[in-house]
Amino acid sequence: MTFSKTEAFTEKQQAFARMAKALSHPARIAIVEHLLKVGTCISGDIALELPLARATVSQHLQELKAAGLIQGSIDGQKVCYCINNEGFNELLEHFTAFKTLASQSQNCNC
Amino acid sequence: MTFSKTEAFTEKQQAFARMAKALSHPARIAIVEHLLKVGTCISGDIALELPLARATVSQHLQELKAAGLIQGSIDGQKVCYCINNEGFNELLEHFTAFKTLASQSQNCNC
DNA sequence: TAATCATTTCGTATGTTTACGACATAATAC
DNA sequence: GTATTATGTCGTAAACATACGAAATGATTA
Repeated sequence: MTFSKTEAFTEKQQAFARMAKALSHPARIAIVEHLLKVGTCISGDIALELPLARATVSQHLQELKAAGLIQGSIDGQKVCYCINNEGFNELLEHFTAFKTLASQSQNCNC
Repeated sequence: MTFSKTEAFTEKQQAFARMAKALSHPARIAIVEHLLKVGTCISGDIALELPLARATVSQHLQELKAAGLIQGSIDGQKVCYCINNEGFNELLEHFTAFKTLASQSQNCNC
């Protein structure tokens, strides 16, 4: 988070920001979309889908995993990734809260 | 986006990533929440709400504005900020798309 | 006109992200 | 056992993010 005063904000705001950060790169958006579409788990085939080196894709996968959005389990010498429903739903909840606030908010009077 | 191969992804993925990036810091989440709650526009009072220097808050406001999530209009010597509905709705649409994909996706078989 | 106030921009120190090739590790295959 | 394959980790260069005080800008007030 780069020298940020994270501790000064609520735990909820921090959690939301962490998940948003995980989605702040198009490659990671692409990975999540791919996993959502394919449904069944996929390993390093993800790297073939993306115009990035394997090492870079691995890095992105670790970030998504650290944020709790995906999970990986070992299957022989391959690793099988899929959406982590718990974390993914938490993300959607943050947005639902945003949506609710938005629906209640008055119009801008600038 | 830090030396990233953004151009290799779809425009939609890039747009989503840009907005997620704008929300990737708790201070910016706090600002958006505040604007959603207060509804009526607020200027540098935002700085009073946050444990950050005015210059830093201004920086965060510029980022949210650049991402199209908020807008500011000059009111005398103050600046009145509020949610940019067009951009904000675009953000919500990205998430609705995610939600739709998630509801159609098969279970993980890892 | 000068003083004051609200806000932004500038300069900058420090830490983080992104990307890649090269190496390490661990499982299967021969 | 040795080779092959799939992933992950390490080291690192270049770019970006965060924070702040100080200076700049622009509007109101005295």
